[in-house]
This record gives sequence, structure tokens and C-alpha cells, in this order.
Amino acid sequence: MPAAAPEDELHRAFVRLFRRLKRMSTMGGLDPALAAVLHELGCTGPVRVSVLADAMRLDQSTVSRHVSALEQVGLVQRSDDPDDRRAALLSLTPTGRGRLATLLDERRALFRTATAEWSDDDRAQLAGLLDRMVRALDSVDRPTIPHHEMLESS
Amino acid sequence: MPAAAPEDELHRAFVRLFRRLKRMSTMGGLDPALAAVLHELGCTGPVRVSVLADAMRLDQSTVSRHVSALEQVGLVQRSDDPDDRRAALLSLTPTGRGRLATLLDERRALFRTATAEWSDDDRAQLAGLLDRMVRALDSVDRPTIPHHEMLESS
DNA sequence: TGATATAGTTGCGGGGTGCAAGCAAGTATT
DNA sequence: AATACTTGCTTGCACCCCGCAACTATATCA
Repeated sequence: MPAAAPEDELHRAFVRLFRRLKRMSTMGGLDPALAAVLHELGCTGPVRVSVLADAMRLDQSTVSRHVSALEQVGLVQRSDDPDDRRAALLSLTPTGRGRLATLLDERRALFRTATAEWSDDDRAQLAGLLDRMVRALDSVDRPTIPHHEMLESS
Repeated sequence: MPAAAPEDELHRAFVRLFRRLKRMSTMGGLDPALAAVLHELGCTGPVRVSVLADAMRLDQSTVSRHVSALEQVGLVQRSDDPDDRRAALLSLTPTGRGRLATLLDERRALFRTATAEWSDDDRAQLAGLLDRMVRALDSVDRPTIPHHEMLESS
């Protein structure tokens, strides 16, 4: 049996961790996926479905459905994009903002409980490394996006 | 809007990262969940379904199905547990071991590519922190003691 | 032996996702 | 302007992953 490489341990840790997080993010009485959309939307401001989908690395159709669900329960609203009639700009309703705030509070509390014994330094370090990891993996599966405005020439 | 708390960033990073990992673990032509079972099994040696399920924090039924699937494609085999006729001991077949090795190789290569610029120290640090995080969250949702849960409902 | 517990499987339902097809609205070509 | 292509989004469909509840078969205990 091969001694597990550090990369493997990393991956296994991620997978198990995620299952935890997934179960936990059902908080606020909102499905994890919907909560994720709400969160993303709360961070990025009024955007189109396509942009949201791209940001979350999900299929447009998936996000479309989530958005519809959130709209139906009054957490998200659509406004017509003045520049393009087929597009819609998504934003949180006041209720949505409130719900998001609650959700984040709960989540924060949970993480704080979990990492109660940690030093601020450790927390920051983990966040930093994780963020770096996200970018690293992103650039693996999207060819690095060196200059994201190479549209000017032709 | 208040600058996102580090805990939030942490969580978001986890979620996005996981989607990446999930997609990546489809490698080797094996469904991610099956690959996970294969991996776990490869690490823990011959075990029962229930033990595997517990280790992976999944329902026994879920693991049971995955194991059946793996058995059907010849990657896993069952042997009767001499101590208990209802139980079965799961182990990898030679083919399964080979498949796992391939899978781990691919995964390792991917992680190595992604973290090519990292120092070994950073990698180790992340793995360590992540592991700690897993344990921290585990002790939040399983209060360290297996028994004193709420088992008496009616 | 009969009551209860345990290992595992199966039926069922539900959530999450992607792909392909379709619809509506812009853009370009002639 | 009319036609053809493109783009933003939604819908139909299929598939995976999962947990709960019910069931079978064995094990254990009174």
C-alpha cells in the first residue's frame, strides 16, 4: 500500500470537511445551494444570472433555478437590465438581506465555536492558504487567464 | 457592507474549492463518490460496510450501494466475516488497487501542478490546518462522545 | 424459545447538477 | 428591412448522491 502523499491527505481532508460544511450550511432553513447563491449575490451586488453562474462555477441553468426559487420566496428580485432586454439584474430584497445576515451570523458563530482554540494567526493562515489554493486550482482548469482583456486587438 | 468576516471567506473558499475537487475527482472514469470509497478502502484495509460508512460519515445504505457498484465492476470484493455471518469484509481486488493507484497518481499530479509554486512548508501547513479544521468541526457536530446523543425520543 | 439488537440491502423521495433544446432579444449581413 | 447568427436565460431530462424507513438475515440474551 502506497504511503499517502501529502496531496492525497489534502484532498481527503477537503472531501470530508466539505460534507461537514454542506450539512451545516442548511442553517437558516435554507437549502445549502440557495444559501450559497444568496451569499454570492450579497457579495457581488446586482448581476446577471450568467455572471453569477460564472462566479460560482456552476452551470447557468443550475443558477437560474436557484434564483427562481429564491425569487419565489421573496429573497431575491429581478430588475430589467436597461441595456439588454433579455437580461435581468438580480439583487437581494430587504428580506433577502436580512436572511443573509442571519445566515452569516449563524455560520460565523459556528466557525468561531469550531476554531475557538485557534490563534488568530492560525485562522488567518488557513484562510490565506485556502484562498491561494482556490486560485491555484482555478488556474489549472482555466488556463491562467493572464490578461483578461485581450479583446482589444481583433 | 461590513468587510466579510474571515470565517465567511473561509467557508466560501471551501465551497468553491470543493466543487473544483469534486469535478476533478471524476478522473479515472470513476464517479467521485465511488472513487472516495475506493480511496477510503485502500487506506483502511479490509473492513465492514458499517465501519467504512462511519469513517466516511455517510449513511450505511449509501456506502452499501457504492460498494455494490464497485463490486460489480470488479474493483472491490467481499469475503465472509468468520466471526459474523451477516457481515462481510470488503477489500480491493488487484484491479481495484491498480485503479486506485492510477487515480491517486492523477490526483497527485493535479495537486502538484496546482501547488507547483508553493513551498513544501506551505503545503504542509495547509494540510495540517485543514486536518485540524476537520477535527474541530467534527467535535462541534459530534460532541466527542459517541453515546450521549439524544436517543430517547418516545 | 422468544424478544431484542445488529449488519446489510432495498424502496422511496428529494436535492444538486449538467447538457441539450428551446425561447426571446440583440447583432450582423445582405 | 429581412434573414441569419449570437447571446441571455429557462426548461426538460437524466443522472448522481444522499438519508430515512422498512425489510431480511444473523446474533445475542433472558
